Amino acid sequence: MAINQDTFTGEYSYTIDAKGRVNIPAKFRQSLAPENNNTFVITRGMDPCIWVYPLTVWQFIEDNLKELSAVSSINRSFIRATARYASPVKYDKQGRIILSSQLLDYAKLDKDALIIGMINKIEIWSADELEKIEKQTTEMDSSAYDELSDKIIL
Amino acid sequence: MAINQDTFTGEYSYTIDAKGRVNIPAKFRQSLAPENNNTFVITRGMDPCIWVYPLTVWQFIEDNLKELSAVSSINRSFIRATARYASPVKYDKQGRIILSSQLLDYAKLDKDALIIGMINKIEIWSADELEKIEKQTTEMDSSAYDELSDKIIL
DNA sequence: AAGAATTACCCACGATTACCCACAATATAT
DNA sequence: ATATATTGTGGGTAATCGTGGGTAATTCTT
Repeated sequence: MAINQDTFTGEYSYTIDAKGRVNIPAKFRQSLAPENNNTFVITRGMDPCIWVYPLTVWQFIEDNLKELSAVSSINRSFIRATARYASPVKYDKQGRIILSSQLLDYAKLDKDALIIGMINKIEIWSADELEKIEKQTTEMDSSAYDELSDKIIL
Repeated sequence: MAINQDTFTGEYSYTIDAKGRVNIPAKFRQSLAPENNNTFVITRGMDPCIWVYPLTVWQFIEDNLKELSAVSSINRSFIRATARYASPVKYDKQGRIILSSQLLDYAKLDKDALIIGMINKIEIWSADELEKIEKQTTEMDSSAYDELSDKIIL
């Protein structure tokens, strides 16, 4: 039984098989609220990784997009960029989803995947890429990072 | 019956068994408020130890994380670093939780664990590491330490 | 419309985990 | 002091999980 619906934490290593399938960690599947109907929406992350949203969370994003007027070209561009790479995926009886080769390329994923719970979504990383990005980001702005710790960690 | 809900004090020595299980001191279990449902959240401490939060306290941290915009890369990095090593654990009928080998490695824990009440959370230490860190920290900044004593101790 | 390629769904199996019971040692109550 | 309950520690077993592959259905191509 899930304690905290649609909330994801923890880090897991899984393998991507020849068909592009990866397991969604069992704990995450249990955290997924039933109204999601075993479905996530996968898309490009803002970092070089794959973002995996519970369906209902993604629908909330879609609702926001619908509010945007299509008259403004910036709006159209934004809607395009957001919608373009997203697709819903239902995990199979073994708990796996299929990743398209486009997304795999984008995240530089090959055989090994690092799956990280990001509270309201999930990220799928190549270990190398993650290390690179993390180093870059934390070095660039360590004072902002400390400030956040101060404000949030109990 | 617990006198003071979700407040932990005292120091206890326990053994970690072959399956990575450690006992949560009975006193701490009794201090855990019922709405936690016998569940803690374990994660990396800021020191080389394991932090153990009552579930409800951790959920407060999660709520804070949810407020952060995912547009800023520092924010994403911070959420990642915070969520990544955290996992909820329910203690078993004997009062034990399971520690992952990742966390055991991080805290340099082997067979013997020192469990310390830290008021609103619990820490699990290797005795050697604790001594080392304590020596380091208090030597480095003894005046700040005295100032705190002055302000807080009655 | 037929063949080729892709996708969806099913089964299998070793490894891991969750859950149960056991028991000695300590603490509490009578 | 003796009996009773609780606590800390160890181990066993059944269920679950992660991963590989196979076959039928669907889609695409020509």
